[in-house]
Amino acid sequence: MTENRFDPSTADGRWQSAWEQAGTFTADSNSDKPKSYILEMFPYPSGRIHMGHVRNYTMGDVLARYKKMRGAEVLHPMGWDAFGMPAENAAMEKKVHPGAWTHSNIEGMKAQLKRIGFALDWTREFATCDPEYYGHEQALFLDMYEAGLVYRKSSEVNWDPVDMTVLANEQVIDGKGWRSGAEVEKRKLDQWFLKITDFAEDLLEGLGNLKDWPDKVRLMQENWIGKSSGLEFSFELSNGEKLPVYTTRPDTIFGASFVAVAADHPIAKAVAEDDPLAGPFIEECKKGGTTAAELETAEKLGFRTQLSARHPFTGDPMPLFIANFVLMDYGTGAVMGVPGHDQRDFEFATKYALPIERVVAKDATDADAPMGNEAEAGDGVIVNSEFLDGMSVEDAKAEVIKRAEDGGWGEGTTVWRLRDWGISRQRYWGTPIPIIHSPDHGPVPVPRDQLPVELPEDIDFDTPGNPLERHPTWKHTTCPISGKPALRETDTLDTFTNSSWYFLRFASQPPDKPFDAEEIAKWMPVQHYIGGIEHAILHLLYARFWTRAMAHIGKLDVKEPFAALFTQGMVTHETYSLGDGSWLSPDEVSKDGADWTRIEDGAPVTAGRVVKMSKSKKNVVDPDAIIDQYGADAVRWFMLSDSPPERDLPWSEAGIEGCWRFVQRLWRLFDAYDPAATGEDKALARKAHQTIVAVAEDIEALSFNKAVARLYELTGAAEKAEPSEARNFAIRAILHMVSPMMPHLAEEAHAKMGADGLIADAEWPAHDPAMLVEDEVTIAIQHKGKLRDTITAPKGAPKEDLEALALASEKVQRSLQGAEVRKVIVVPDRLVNIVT
RNA sequence: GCGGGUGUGGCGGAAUGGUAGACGCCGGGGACUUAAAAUCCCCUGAUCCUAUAGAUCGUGUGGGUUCGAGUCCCACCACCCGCACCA
Repeated sequence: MTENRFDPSTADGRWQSAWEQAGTFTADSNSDKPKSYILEMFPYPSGRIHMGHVRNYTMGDVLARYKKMRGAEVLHPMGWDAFGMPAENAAMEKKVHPGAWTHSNIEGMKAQLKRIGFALDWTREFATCDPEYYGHEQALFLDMYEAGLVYRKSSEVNWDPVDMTVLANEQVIDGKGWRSGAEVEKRKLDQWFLKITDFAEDLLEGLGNLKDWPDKVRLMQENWIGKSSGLEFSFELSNGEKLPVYTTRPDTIFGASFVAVAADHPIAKAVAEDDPLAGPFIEECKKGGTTAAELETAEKLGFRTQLSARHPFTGDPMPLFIANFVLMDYGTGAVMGVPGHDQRDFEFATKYALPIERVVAKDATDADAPMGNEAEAGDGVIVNSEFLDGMSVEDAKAEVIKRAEDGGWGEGTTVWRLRDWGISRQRYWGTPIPIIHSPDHGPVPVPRDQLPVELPEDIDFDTPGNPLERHPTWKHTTCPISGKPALRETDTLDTFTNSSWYFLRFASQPPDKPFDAEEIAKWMPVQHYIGGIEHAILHLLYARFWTRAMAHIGKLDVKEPFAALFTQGMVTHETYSLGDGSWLSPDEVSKDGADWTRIEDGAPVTAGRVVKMSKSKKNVVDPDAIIDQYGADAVRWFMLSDSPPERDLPWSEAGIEGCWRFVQRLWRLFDAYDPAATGEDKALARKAHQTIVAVAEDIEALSFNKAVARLYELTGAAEKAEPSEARNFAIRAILHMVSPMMPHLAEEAHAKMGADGLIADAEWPAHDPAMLVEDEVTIAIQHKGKLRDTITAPKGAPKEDLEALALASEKVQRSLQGAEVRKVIVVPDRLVNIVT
């Protein structure tokens, strides 16, 4: 029996070599075939491929192989998002150079990917840390610089006062530096920004054309861009100055009871010069991190200044506060506080005992209804507001804007939540920003013929801070204009810039420029882009912006980079812990009956929640170990089975065992293929034809779990059937349909059946439309809304016949018990519902 | 805090407003075998029951619309993702 088993340990490598030698998956830009660009988000080379990668790339691989079977010229490339903080952390901890660490990780991970048999075009591989790649990126940066899309301004960073270094948000834990434990401060630095806000309207409108993106992602981007219309006007302050504020709720202006400015607002600074108590409050606001989540969950604090603002309609004075929840980056950095109808203002007013007045009510008669324990932000009728009384919220907004514009003290404006993209990072392992700071000419672009500006190799991480800043010679250069000594920019680019155009470089990689627009046009947009939901906003928005920016400056004839987007779920695993709360890895434990124990000493183990695989919880399974045991195809099949691809997939030992059994079941079925078999099997033939259509639909919808279920069903039916021509047809159909999912098994069986060539080059099986139609259907019969019986009827039977058949049913009569039939609802080919 | 999502047997899940639980896993029983592995067959939501039949309940919770709701509407609960320097 041993020779009748599929042995992946020899077969996998053999077919992987065969594909490589034949160049099966090398994409030809000049092919006449219709093009299909399938792309999965490229990985960060963290060290090892994990199951999340395997799932992501298996989905893309099935699509790529399927499209090829459907006659497309497929581009399915792979590369490395190779810049980033982990390499610097490794450098600090293990004393390895970030580049050496990264390249060694790439080598290992590439070998891992190759073992899984992905249909990738490795001839186009690159890493973003290759000077060739980041040199082209520097050229694109300068293009944008020259087009006025880059500028410099002061912006806040997290500053660790002990390590004297800038911290990423993830390095700030509970407001403290992750290494030093020191309380983090906000500090302002001059940084480079890209004008993504110039494209805000276009990025928003473009979402409407992205029909094949998940609704949720479009909605998230829409909210992130955050277009809002409102009123910008100035309060007259008691010291005679004007204070511009922006509000989206001008209709509630009569409910305003205070005015507040951000801690870094010029007025706050001015107040601090006169009021000795204001300074410490502003300093207090600088403590803690810079993230939105931290700012918004922090307790709302304010400082009451001696100034007041004059209400534009009533003339009443309102106190002016400096408040920690007002953001300098949004609107004008100052707000009017309407506690009755804004939750943040409500909490603030409650804390500082400010009036909370109702100016919106359900109904005009509810004008005096008391306010509850929270703000009422909903729709209603305006009350207690003089000339606005009785108006709807919408009409009142328009009326206030009109009066402000007529009176010349304010105007209706559009404000965006989206902020310009800060791209400066005070780090070594990134793309050097190709700018020279000249003493005479300020920032000057590095001349094109001096690109790439390469990172120096001889650096160290022995002291905190940016090694580029500390390097003895690297930053010293000359001004391209005056020739006088000048300093290089020592900040590097945000790694999101690297991933904002890598898909263009995959499609076209001339040596002398970033990409060739004509060649790009052959492949772009990406037909299917697959990756994690965690990239729903930032990466995808930046890539959409970058593509537009390239088109804007005439480098590209593409606007939207990704025609269809798919966001896959995570791979999860049960967790195991000892009594002391320490985590154990899956291979340290075993199950005895219902109980888990540690293999080493039999200590009792608690099996806990199923969560995302992570090193910290030790619930990781290494793809290499699984492939050693079961081969690539069983792992690929597991990745596609059961869970819908957009949801989480729980890894289990039992599950992979089941996949392994199915691999062997298929092998035996293929072995039972008998070219000499004759005879009919109408039912099996029909099922095979139906499955061919359904599986194709499922793959195109990325519903791999459904395709898998249908293949199980057809396999079961073919196994049970007697040899016949129909059975042979079904077996060949199954072989071809599983070939994108289990390519090694399929090639091996294909060859064993004596077929020529590679199944990777084969076509998707054809179906006969006449074989798809059933001639009998099962009809459900309901009474009192419950199923009482089912009957079989010819497809398309008239309603009267179905009604008669239903009423004739013995079970139905028993349920009716002679009750009067008041109504019969008949849905043809579906059901009969009897109402009594 | 704000924005987005998810919730169906022991588990993963299926189901154009029309037979809830397809398909897989786990579990139980049986066949084959000296035995084991492998393989094959049958059963498998809960409760009741006069038990090859039948009844009731059941898709996170509470309401509603409908002849009919997992699916549509309203309110709530739990968990997950993102929040601009993680990638």
